[in-house]
Order: sequence, then structure tokens, then C-alpha cells
Amino acid sequence: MAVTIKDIAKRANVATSTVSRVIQDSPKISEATKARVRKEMKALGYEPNFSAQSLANKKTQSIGIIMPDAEVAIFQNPFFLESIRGISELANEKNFTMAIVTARTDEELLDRVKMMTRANRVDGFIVLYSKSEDPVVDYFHNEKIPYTVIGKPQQYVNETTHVDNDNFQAGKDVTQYLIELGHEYIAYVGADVSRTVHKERVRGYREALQDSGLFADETYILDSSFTKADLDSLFKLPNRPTALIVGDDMHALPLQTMLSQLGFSLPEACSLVSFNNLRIAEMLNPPLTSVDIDIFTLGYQAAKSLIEKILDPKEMTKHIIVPHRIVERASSQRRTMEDTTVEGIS
Amino acid sequence: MAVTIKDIAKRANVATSTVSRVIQDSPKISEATKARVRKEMKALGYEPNFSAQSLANKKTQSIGIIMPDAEVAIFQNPFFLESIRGISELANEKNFTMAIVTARTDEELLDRVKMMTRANRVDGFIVLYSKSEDPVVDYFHNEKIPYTVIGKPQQYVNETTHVDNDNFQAGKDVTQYLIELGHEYIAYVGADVSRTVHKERVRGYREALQDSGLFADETYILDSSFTKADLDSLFKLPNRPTALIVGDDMHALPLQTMLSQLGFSLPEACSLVSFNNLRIAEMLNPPLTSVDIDIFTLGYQAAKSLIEKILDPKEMTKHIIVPHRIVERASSQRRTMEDTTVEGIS
DNA sequence: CTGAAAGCGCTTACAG
DNA sequence: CTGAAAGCGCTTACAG
Repeated sequence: MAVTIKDIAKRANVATSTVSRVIQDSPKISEATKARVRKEMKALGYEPNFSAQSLANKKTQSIGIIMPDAEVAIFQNPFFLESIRGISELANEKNFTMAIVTARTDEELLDRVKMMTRANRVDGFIVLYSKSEDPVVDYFHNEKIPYTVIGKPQQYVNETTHVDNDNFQAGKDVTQYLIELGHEYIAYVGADVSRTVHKERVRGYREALQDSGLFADETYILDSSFTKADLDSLFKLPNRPTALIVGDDMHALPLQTMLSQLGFSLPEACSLVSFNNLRIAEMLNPPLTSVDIDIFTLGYQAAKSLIEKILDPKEMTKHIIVPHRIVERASSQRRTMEDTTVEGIS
Repeated sequence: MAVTIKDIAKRANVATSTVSRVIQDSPKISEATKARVRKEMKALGYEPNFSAQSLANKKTQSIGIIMPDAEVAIFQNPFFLESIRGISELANEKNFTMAIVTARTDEELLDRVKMMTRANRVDGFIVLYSKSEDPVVDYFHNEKIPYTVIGKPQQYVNETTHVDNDNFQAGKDVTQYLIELGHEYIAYVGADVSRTVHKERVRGYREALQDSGLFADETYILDSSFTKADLDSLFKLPNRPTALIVGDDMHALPLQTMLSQLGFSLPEACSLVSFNNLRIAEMLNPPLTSVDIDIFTLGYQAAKSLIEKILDPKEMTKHIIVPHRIVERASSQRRTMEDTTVEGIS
């Protein structure tokens, strides 16, 4: 039915092995023969059967993408789609297919991953999250299955190729930026320190404060379960913050809402900066200053290094740092005199 | 290296054909033999080689997901990830793999799709968008490749299995809802009528107004390129709208910003309702009343009917309507007396 | 530079 | 109910 290597061989008057070598552009075949065979391939719209290729050469040309447990909340974070878009871009360039793996529990995820590797469905995996004691990662490691992590791996760090931002530096940079705007009391809100990415950003934040001789007080750090009451206490401190760093653009909107309910408006009463530079950052009012972490490139590079590893298992383990940059918008501004006055009074 | 059917056959003392029949749970094999073979499969952690199966039975157990042209803006709309999540759920249940197909241009997309089908990489496709004169859809149709559309197909409608909401009814319902809250002048903002989904919603909006004897004036409809100036004119009409319908949650935030800059705050000065019920709807201040179109189910059902079609080509063409429901939140409220007064004055 | 043949790991008529 | 054999469409030593 479909066009096969035999049809081409017959029409080009060569053996199937020759056609196969032309497919692979083997240097052993003369240019004249190649041209003749290619003409026939084009004429018939031939495309090598994928399953047959995989079976014969034991490569699937396919990578698995492991999503975190499918909690709707996390899933709707555009981070994942954007990183998949980056992966997709590279995969398409290299003619690889992607298989997305999701599951409700760790056990289910592990089962699916085992099935896929044993059935030879994929050559390797990209893990879109990072957590400690992950049975899936243990499995990859023990079975020597190629995998790449987006973010900082919690296990086998030095043996694992991963793509990440310098989150420590990003936290430091954005804090520095606020300090240069004249802010002295800067709070960090929405710090989910159980996740490495946030732990690192907070570490950078602390260091920037210390470098500038400012005091890094734990009461200025609220974790991601912060409530309006927490914010209220924060803003009733003798030295209330005049700038806030929030861990993720997705938290900026609810945060802004709480602030406005407490009577603080952006950016006059308080500057706000965030991370990730999702599209929502531009849509907020005022538009949100945010650290662009180039999610697309995180995905692209993760796919690139995974595929390199698949094609050449001797490829070195790599740690790739994707640069970030602060995108300045109206939610942050120089500390105003008014703030000083208020502080003076309180 | 990996466990094959031969290993199992040898250990269970049967022919490989018998093992194959056990894999398929063929009724021809005695339960005793099945049990013996299965024990060995479990003991060795056997999983049938996927490429070999595909090659032998010409099924890939894999579906392609076609994304619209990868404009970042569209891509970051959580709609796509959420529908992929629905597809993923069903695919995993049925042990199918998904391959996401993206491209920058229609030609590139068509090339990739052709490659994938000729190479037998997938059994069928889900198209996540719908537009007129789509070469990709033409190709599927002409080559008789199974495909399913999320949304309303623009071509071959009656021959195409698709999964959609009743967008006409949704538009009508939400308008009706506002009418019941006492609103008489209701505008529709962000109507991208080049897309069927929005055309239908606007049609429902018009009909609801007419059914209630209210006037459906075109000046109350702004397309998706609306500016603050357009809104300004709208609100300076003799009978200014007291309620707004916006085409997509993603537009609600910029819309709200413009409104507040014009001096109108939600929901006192104006009620606002929207479509899709993305997570952002809850995060807005005030939280946004939105029509939940159950995106997850759109994806799930699209995958379900595609796979049914793949497994049994005689399966009928189906049009599946996923129910919607209005999720009421604080952005909409009964028209206040104040509005009436204002109208009286102007 | 090219071809004949074996093999990848399954499935499926066919025979018994 | 089970097995021996051919075949799916490729790749790759081996031989020339």
C-alpha cells in the first residue's frame, strides 16, 4: 500500500541495501546512484517506515517528557507549555517525536515510564520538575536511561545533565535592582523553599541585602501560603517594606489584590517585581517588572543535550545555565520621598 | 539485551506464537498456558517491543496533536495545555502515545504531517484549531487519514468527527444571565469573529437580546483589536452599557485595566462576564464570572473518538457537544439603582 | 561502490 | 489449543 524501500529499489534498479544507504546518505554510495535513487524517492513521495527503522537500528527517535503530578493548578502554569514549545522546536529540527507522560501518582508515573522504556518507545526523557527522592529519577539512573532535567536535580547532581537558570544570581540581581532604586526594606513573598528554584532565589536575595549592608530579617520572607493577614503584619512593621519580590508571576495578581485591599497601590505605595516574565506580566495594571528566565530556551537546550546524549552515549554530562534578564515595567519605581515620610512618622 | 518474546517462550516451554497470543489475550489459548506464560512475563519484567508490534500489525498506537502556528501569544493561552491534558489522560488509559506537531508556517506544518503519516509514525491526528482553507485538513481528508477537530471544522463539517461546545448557547446563556440581573445595555467586547467559536457566541448574544426585546446594536460589539478609545466611545453612548461580555478570560485583565483608567470599576460601574474559566478568572479582583467550557473534556473526548475511529474505521462520524456552565463570581452583579440614575441624567 | 542474506521482535494465516 | 514458518520494512556485517 504505502511506498517501501523495495519499490524504490526496483524502480532505481538497485538493491534495497543501496536504497537504505542512500537514506542514510552513506559516503559509500556514488553520487550518481544517490541522485537516481533520490529521484525515485521524491517521485513516489517515499518516507522510510518509522517502526521498521526503529526495530532494525534500535533507535526510536522519540523522547519522553515527564510532567509533574497533574494537579490542575500547576498544569495551568504556562511555564510547562512554553518549555514544551522549546523542546518541540528542537525535536522537530532533529526529526524526533515527543511523548508526554503524565500520571496522577508517582507509582502510576513510574509504571508508565517503565512500560515505555521496556517497550522501547522512547530513547530518553526530559524531566520538567525536580524533587527529592523521586523514584522515576532513581529508575533512570539505575537503568542508565538517558535523561535531562529542567531545573536543579536533587539527586545524582553531578552525573545528571540539566538545564537551569542561575536562580541565585537572578534573586540577587533583582534585589540589587530594587536596592539601586533606593529601597531598603524589601520583602520576599511566595517563597516555596521546598523547591530548589525558590530556595536559590531567596538565597540570592539575602546575599544582595547583606552585600549592601541591609538587614535580611526572616520576618520579611513569607512562604507561598501567605495570607492577607500575613501581608498586613508585614506592612505594620516599624520599617514596612517599600518593595516586594514575588516568586512567580502567577502569584502577582492575587498579591496585588490583597495589597489593594489593604490600601497599598502599586507602584506608589510599594514596588513589585516578579519572576518568569509570563504574558500575564504585561497585562497587569501596572505592568509587572519581571525576571525573564527564557523558558523556551530551557526547553530547547534540555532537548538538545538529551538528543546529543542519545546519539552519542559518550557525550559528557553538562550543566547548562540559561541567562536571565530583568524586564523593567511600571510596577517598580524609585523609592519616593513620601515613603520616607511615612517611615519617619511610624 | 532486553527481554524478548523468545526468552519468555523458552522459559515457559511454548512457541513464540503462543506468547504473542497471550499478549493479546487471545481466547484460543488455555487459561493454564496463559497463567504459565504470564508468570514468566512478570518474572522477567517483559514488555512487548513497540516498534516490532507496530511493524507487524501496522498500528502505531500513537496520535499526533496539531497545534496552531506557534505564535507565542496564542501558545501561552492555557487552553492548549489544558486540552492536551485531557488528551493525555485518555491516551494513557488506552496506552497510546502522543506526538505534538508544531511549525512556524502552514507549509512546514504540512511537510511534517506528511512525513509523519508516510513514515507511519502516528495512526491519526487531533487538530486543536479550526480555520478555513487549511491545507493540513485537506490532506487528511484526501488521504483518508483519521482526524478529529476540537472546535467547529470549517471544511467537510459533516464528514468530520469533532468535539465542541455549544458556543451559540453559551453566548445566549451568559447574555440571558446578565439580562436576568437587570441589565439592558450589554456590550460584547473582544469578538474575534474570524474564529467560529466567537462568531457563534456573538450570535447567541444577539439572539438573547432580541428574545428579551432588547436592541442588539452593532455599536455595542467591539472586535478583539479594541482600544481604550473604543471603550471610551462605548461608555459615552447615551445608553452606556452596564454589563460587558468579553470573549476570553485572557482579555479580561487588560480590559479591566482600561476600564479602571476610564474611571469605571467592577462590578459597581459595570458587570463583566467572560468565557473559558481559566485559573486566572479566580485570581482577578474582583473574581471573574466566566463560562466554564470544560477544556479538559474537550481534549479527552477528542482523543476518545479519534482512538475509536482508529481501532474501528467503520466507527461513525460524531459531533460531540461538551456542556458548559456559568461560574458566577463577584465581577457580575444585579444592575444597581445608581446605574439607572446615571442613565436618567445622561 | 554495490548486492545477497541474515536479523531486529513481533503477528498471523495455515496446518495439525 | 498449539506450533512452524512467512512476513512486516528496514539495517548492517560480509563478500565481492
